[in-house]
Amino acid sequence: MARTGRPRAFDRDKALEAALSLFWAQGYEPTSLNQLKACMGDISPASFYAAFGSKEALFREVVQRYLATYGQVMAPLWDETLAPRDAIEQTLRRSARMQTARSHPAGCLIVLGASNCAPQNQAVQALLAAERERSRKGIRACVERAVAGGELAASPATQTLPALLATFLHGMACEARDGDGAGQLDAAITTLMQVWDSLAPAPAGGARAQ
Amino acid sequence: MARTGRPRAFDRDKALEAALSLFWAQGYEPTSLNQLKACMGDISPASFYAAFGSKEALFREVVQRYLATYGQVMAPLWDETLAPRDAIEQTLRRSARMQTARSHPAGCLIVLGASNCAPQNQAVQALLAAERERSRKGIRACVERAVAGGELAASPATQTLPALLATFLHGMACEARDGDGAGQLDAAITTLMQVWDSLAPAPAGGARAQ
DNA sequence: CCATTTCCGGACCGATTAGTATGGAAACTT
DNA sequence: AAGTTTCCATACTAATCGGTCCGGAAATGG
Repeated sequence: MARTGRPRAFDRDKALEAALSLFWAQGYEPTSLNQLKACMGDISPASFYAAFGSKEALFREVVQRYLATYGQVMAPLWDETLAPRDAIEQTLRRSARMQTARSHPAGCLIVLGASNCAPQNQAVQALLAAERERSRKGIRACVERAVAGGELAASPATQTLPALLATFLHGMACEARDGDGAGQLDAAITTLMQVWDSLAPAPAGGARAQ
Repeated sequence: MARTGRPRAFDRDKALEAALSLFWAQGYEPTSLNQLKACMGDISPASFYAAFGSKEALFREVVQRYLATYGQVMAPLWDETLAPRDAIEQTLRRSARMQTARSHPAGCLIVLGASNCAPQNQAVQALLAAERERSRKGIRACVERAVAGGELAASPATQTLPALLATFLHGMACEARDGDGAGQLDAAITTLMQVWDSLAPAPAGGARAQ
């Protein structure tokens, strides 16, 4: 059942990767089909629509690819073999390093990719918002797992931890895009994790950071 | 020297406020002149350009207005009569409350207003980036003032504090837009401020939060 | 009342938007 | 080599983009 007929002249995978870079750098709306076609190897409109369907369909595919590759820095959140604290810390550190790497646009596609949207593209905005919500859920699950495992006290302060961590995580996208380096964010993460340690359930000597 | 001739039929100030709301909700690029003219009172293109010059000029004026009103939640950062810690805390809390108020679009115009920009509108993006940088400088100044005043130890961890606070501050825009309430952010701020307290220069009994 | 000044409704500009239709050429299978 | 299938260059659509221009109307100052 091998496909017959003339094969397409461009590498669909490379084209998708190029589109990912462009969407990542500019966001969904300001990226025009002309720019996309140009960066994908000067492909024609006909080729574009045959291969990807529409601008929105391409973007959805790009997001999937992003999640499957760069977005995997968040994987520790759902890795229950990790201690909750390690899962959170790894997620933050890997996100910081990934978002500030110079081999691709800075910041996070999920946070920045469709933050300016006309009403007609609300569906695209919702797609990314849902993904951000998934991250928040992951963080919350880690915290709850830590409470259940006795690693965090079930205090009111502990309940605020997910929002604090999620706000910081999403804020990194802004800082990375504005030019913050990995080192700076990494150091901030170290300091932030003190909060986690301070919420441990008073074991014996009292966990005092720094 | 009173101005003569037919006076304009719309309220320039109200129109500016309407434009502010629209730009705030959608961002710079996706907001079209047609939408603007409509929300500003169905004014004509001629009236628009006579009164505001161009879309970009209007946006710059909108940003100035935002900074002079809503943006004043950040004023404590530059108020040297406040204790540094109070300045930071007030800025965070007032930002959280402002960005989640239901009387206007959620989030922060400075963070979200031009995050998706085509290359030709880089100037607009730079305008907001400069303003964000100003906030970071304000935070840094507060921390340095606290160190100079002996309220914070001059430790390496203290040096990471500005980045941590700025990342959280900017992250609130994302969380507010995604529907987080003022209460949730406010609680997170309380927990975050523990970090500040933990960096005090070991006075006597040791400041232990919670 | 008149002259001046300004405003504004509407037509219009070229450029760009996302997306289509067509028809010939290329590469595959048999 | 024949026949089939798919790809792609080009021309094109309708709509919208930010912005301009003109000419009549309205309100003012003298």
